[in-house]
Amino acid sequence: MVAEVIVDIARSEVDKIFDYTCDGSVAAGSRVEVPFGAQGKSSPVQGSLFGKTAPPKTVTGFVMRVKETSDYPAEKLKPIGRVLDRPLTEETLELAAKIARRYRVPMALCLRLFLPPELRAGKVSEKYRNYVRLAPNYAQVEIKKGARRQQELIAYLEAHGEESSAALGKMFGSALAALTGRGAVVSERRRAYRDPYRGEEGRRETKVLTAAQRNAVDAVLGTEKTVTLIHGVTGSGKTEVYLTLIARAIAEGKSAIFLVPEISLTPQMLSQLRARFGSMAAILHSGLSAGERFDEWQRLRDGVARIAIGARSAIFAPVENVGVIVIDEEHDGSYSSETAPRYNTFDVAYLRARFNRCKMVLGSATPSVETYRRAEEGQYALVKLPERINARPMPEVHLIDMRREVRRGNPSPFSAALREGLQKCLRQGNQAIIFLNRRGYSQTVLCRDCGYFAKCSQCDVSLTYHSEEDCLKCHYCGARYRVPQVCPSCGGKHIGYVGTGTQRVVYELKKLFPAARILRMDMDTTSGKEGHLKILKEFSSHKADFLVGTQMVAKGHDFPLVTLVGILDADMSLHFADYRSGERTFQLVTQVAGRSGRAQDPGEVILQTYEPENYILRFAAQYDYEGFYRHEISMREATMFPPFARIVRVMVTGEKEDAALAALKDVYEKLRALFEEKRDCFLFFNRMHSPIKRIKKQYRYQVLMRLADSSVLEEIYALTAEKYKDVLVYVEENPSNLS
DNA sequence: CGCGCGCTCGGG
DNA sequence: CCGAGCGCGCGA
Repeated sequence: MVAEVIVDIARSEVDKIFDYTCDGSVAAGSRVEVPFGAQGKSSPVQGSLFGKTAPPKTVTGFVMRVKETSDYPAEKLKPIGRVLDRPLTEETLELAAKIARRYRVPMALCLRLFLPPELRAGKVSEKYRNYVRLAPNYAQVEIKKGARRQQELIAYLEAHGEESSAALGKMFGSALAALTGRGAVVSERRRAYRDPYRGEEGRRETKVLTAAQRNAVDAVLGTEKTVTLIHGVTGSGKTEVYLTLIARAIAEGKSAIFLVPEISLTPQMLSQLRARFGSMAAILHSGLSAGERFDEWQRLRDGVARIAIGARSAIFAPVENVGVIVIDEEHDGSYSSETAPRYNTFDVAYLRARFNRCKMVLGSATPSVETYRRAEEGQYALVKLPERINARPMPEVHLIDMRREVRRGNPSPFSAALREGLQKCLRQGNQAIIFLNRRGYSQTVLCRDCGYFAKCSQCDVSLTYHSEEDCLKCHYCGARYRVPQVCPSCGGKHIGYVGTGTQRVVYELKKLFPAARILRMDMDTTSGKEGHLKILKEFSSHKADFLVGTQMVAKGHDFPLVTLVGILDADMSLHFADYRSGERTFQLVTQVAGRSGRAQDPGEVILQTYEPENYILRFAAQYDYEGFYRHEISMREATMFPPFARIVRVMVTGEKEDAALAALKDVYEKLRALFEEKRDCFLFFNRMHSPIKRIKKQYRYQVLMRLADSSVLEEIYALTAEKYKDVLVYVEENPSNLS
């Protein structure tokens, strides 16, 4: 037999099938060791003292297919080495091939998506344990009257069924050995899974669905369309709809994939899932240890667990016979990958749904404009959940005109209305969230004499002042700088701080409310993988009155005591040079606003802006998604932006500026020829510096295009496939940020 | 990706 | 003439 092997080297030069001979026991999807590349040369004098042959060089590879014969000359074929395991299924092999073709990346890179990193690193091993249970004839075995311990052990096993020998040894000492010797108990060596949520299973409650939820479930199951979009306002009970669909798939003997943004994988959510599905659910997230993560993956691969829950990468979970795929918070930016392969989670999910002939559900309170349009046009089924579960009203949003505050002589970041609201909140023993999408103390420092402002030497972006460390930080590469006492440019001494960040907000709040307990949550206070959970826990147990934070505070955490949400500087994200900034602002404001209010008190939201007439903010204040969508989609159409066009950016980056420039020139010439030839396909074509000229020492150039007709995409990929020395060239489609 | 090969260049 | 350095192409 012959195995078609892809070697685990992510380089286009070796991105092809290599044939090896093998026996019939090797199956597609296996991970194998194969001899590869220049082999160690044997010493010229065979059999001499120095005649040891160097060990043949081997690499890991993946068996794509097993066939009878090879087209490659038989005498050149080498035999496959050790078979390691079989982590891949027929479906994942096919999927990886599609991703490789679609995004023009080496197959090895795509196959790796389906493997837990621990498997490749070879750092974790499968754990085995001895499990002891009663022998079938244990009642007949004689036990001495005085052997209390042995009797207790038998009673324990009668109650618990089985237990690991290690645990029994601890509890009953030598009694275990005695009983084993008499044949009263038998033990078996089995795969043991490190279980991060041991002891949390149990009560598999099923909630009664409301009529609207029932209707949503029926709509998903009833439509002939693969994809259903559930557009449900915050608190409309979307999660229960997902869980019902997942439970149904499991009951049918199938499996399920449930994707959520990384930040939503809170302990509460996880234990809720564990309570509902027990050990049937495997949770793949960054908070697990390597061993735990590997075992959760293994449980899915073994079919012991059939529900894969996790962030973006969980779409690659090794489950077979998928019954439903759910993507919660569909609009969330974390669903698209920033590194190669730059896959789109939705596209991969759709391929899996088609392969498994199963339903796919997208849910959001603020669907992305592109998704909503597809639903509207009938590509997806659309279900609306416009009511909150207990008909609780949404908090009222007050738009505050900050220009008037300035005219009234209020220089602080807080409007009078917000100050009053916070005061009231404190008085009544409630909590408030203050949202500001900028961390640090001040946006930057500048020289008031000459206008110089501090920039990162590696990234070409302005630096942010951090008061705690009293230093300047680059938010792109993390570099730190000392604050200049005199202007490095003109020698002037008037260094000023402009633009407010979260640190400054906390400082100003403390001045205003000395008695208030304040927590801050942003990238700087949430170091460590569980950092933000700690802060959320502190806040929800009322150890603080105010929570100041960046967009991290916006995601679905429920704080029952929060009755006020303040949004400072709502326009900030509005003015990014990005066609999606309006959409993002709407989503962010809606989400943050949803944090306010509890059962009795609907709460309120204070939205500060310098542009209160802005339509995005007006629609957000009214919770009018439809209105926002109508306006936005007509704007996109008029200006020809996605979904009416496709933005394609070819990035050319490298540490050596001249090499990058030369590569850019070459890429540009080729693309320009295409542009000249097919002008009708292009709405825009230009080359330039990226908005941020340099990040982490890498110079960044780009060719930016907007396509009316994306049939030229293939050619764009083909024209940019060439390799350049010291330069990286890659294509991005509708990139989520254009920095 | 890592290796071996052959070509080139500079030193002796 | 020799050794180090580098670019190229190969791997089944």
